[in-house]
Amino acid sequence: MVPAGRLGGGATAPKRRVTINDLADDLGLAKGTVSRALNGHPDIAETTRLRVCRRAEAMGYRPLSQAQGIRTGRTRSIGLVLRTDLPNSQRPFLSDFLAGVTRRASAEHWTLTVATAASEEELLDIHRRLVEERKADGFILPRTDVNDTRIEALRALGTPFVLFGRTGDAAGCAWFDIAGETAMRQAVAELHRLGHRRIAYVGGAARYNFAKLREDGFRSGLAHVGFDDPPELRDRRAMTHAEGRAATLWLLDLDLPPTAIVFATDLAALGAYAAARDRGIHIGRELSVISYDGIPEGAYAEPGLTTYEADSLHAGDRLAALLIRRIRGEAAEDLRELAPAKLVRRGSDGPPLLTPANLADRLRSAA
Amino acid sequence: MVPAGRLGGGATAPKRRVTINDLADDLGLAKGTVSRALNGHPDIAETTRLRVCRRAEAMGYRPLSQAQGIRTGRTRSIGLVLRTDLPNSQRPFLSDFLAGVTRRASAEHWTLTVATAASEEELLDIHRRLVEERKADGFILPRTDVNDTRIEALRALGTPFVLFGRTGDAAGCAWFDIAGETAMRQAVAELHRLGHRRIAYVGGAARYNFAKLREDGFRSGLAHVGFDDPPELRDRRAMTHAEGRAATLWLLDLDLPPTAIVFATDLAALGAYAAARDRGIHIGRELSVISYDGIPEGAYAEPGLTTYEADSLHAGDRLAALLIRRIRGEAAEDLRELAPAKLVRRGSDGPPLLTPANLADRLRSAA
DNA sequence: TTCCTTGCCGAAACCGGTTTCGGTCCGCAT
DNA sequence: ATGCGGACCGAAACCGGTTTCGGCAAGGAA
Repeated sequence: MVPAGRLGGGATAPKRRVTINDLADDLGLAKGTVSRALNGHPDIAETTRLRVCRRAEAMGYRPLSQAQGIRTGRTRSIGLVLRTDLPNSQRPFLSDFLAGVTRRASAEHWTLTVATAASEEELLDIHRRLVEERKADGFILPRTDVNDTRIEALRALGTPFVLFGRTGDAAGCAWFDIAGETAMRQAVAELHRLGHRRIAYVGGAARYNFAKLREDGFRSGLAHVGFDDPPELRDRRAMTHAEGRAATLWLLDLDLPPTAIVFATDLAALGAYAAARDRGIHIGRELSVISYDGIPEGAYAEPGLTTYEADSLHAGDRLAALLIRRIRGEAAEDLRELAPAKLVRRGSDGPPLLTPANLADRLRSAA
Repeated sequence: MVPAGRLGGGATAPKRRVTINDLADDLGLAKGTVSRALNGHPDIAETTRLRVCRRAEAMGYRPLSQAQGIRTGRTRSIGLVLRTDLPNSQRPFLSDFLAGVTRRASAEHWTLTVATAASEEELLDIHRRLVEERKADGFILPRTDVNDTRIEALRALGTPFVLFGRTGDAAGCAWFDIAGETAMRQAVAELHRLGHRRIAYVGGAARYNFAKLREDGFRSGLAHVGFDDPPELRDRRAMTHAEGRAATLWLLDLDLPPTAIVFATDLAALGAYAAARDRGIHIGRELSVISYDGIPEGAYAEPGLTTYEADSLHAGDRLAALLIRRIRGEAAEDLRELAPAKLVRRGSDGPPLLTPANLADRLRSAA
């Protein structure tokens, strides 16, 4: 007559997981049979397969991935190794990216193991260790280099992976990427439409493949509107705020400075704001800026940064999905996706207030 | 006569892991004995224990955590569940924080499993699931609320955890925290020393425990220098750039505006820069600002943001260390650490250029 | 009818560890 | 000499799954 439940005072029994043995007993089948039924082996009658699956669902049975792993070698976990020694590149995206990966993983009953490495050698070691310890069945490789050592290393280990970003030779690789080259090409077209006739480019570090693609996009944009392509207007590189500031100052100090700059990354583009303050000109008027990434800080700047936004949440989601399919055995060639970046127009671009020559005068007189 | 190695053309054998059986065979011992020796059971002679350990080291034996886990229930992995629905709070710290956690975990042969949740209910579900699937032996709980539902839920599950931040009732909890209250108190003292006599405070969201602590610190700082504590100067709250801007405008529009504002978070403090632009005054001169967090964007602002920097890398490291010890059975009461924040002096604080009354005049004439 | 497949499932081995249970061997007290 | 308890280790069970192997019954061909 005493009501059941937590009123008993004692610790409620930690209600053990239901195991495959429980399920087999309940069904009156051998546990091997249950296992094969759940995994869809062909030597199980369709009727009993259904019966098993339904009962498993009803009893809330969930196989213990580690118990499966000891036999199969796979534990339904995807690996992600971050570099911590490089300029804090991925920082702004990381949170959204993780959300995308884990959401997709979770939906498929997978989990995410993350690790970090502080150097190139450590990087490969960490990957090796995770597969040896079976903490990762495969990897998402963020920030692909033009030629990436991780690819060969993982191939040697026989470990599946999917690239975030393409690479120099992506033969046999699965990848997801966002079309930065298209964004850069469009940025040039847009600035040309606004009336700019001297447009500079500040790229990313040459080791990264995205930097190469975006630069290609920029140059193709120039060619498309019939501009020539003077090296001094496209040789700058910057990955940080400070480098972006320096690159902008360098460009402004040219005899004939550009009236617009396309940046490969937002972080560098924000440095242009500091440079503009240094020289007493205004972003969006004397100097137009368009960049790429879509980091939140771009919205706080004054004026807001016009940029091509990459959807990191979506990227994480797709990468996780592709990797899981890759691990399940699909061909790498069938696992490639390219998504567009989205233009977020804020205030950093506009018609040129001055010609390049007038801008040069203005900058010299202010000095 | 054919040289061995990769010249053979065939795939080099994936050199199997060395298992406990290999080790036992090699030593001429039973595998149970080897297991007990490695785990330091008392019924193994010290001499053979040493012999086993040395040989294990030499052969590069590493127990497969999942194989251990199936019997012991633990897999040497620490869990971290991030919220993705709240204002992008932890974003800036995340990268460093993860680096700290994984570095420590890695050193102890542990790994990190991360997941995300988009709501309160999902949050608890995800924790439960990770425990049931044995993907996490315990959790680091970031961003503790004043009263945090995760605590009771994990206690009910019997799962160890360690808080990042203290909480309303931390009895029986292990935690690591950074002394935000001390930082806020020092900020007031510093502004007082500079000559400010009317100092406002913009706090964080009331649900978070850090917000309560920092506000306490601010008020204790006021009391210490003998100021009274008018509610209109400390009732603002802001967690985002936009909210910080609005809060600052509200304060500047008072009949007697403050000449200095202490912010609980950098993100909100950066909003003050926008507000200052709106009103035509300068941060660091007409309005001083000191805040807390140490996000990198603070350095790019003009003038640079003076802030108390929290060392996220260190925090992650300590939290991982504490959690591992907790899981190994140490008492929660012995696992508590408090670290100081470090003042990073940049340009946003200085002697007041105007009195509050003069500032009010100035703001009104500009309007 | 007989033989041979084929479909379907049970039994048992297996994966790599941990833990329980006994069984020697030894020293020591009786 | 006998009995006894403790130190130390081997053998086997166990954890929760997967996979191999073999057996039984039904169905088709001879």
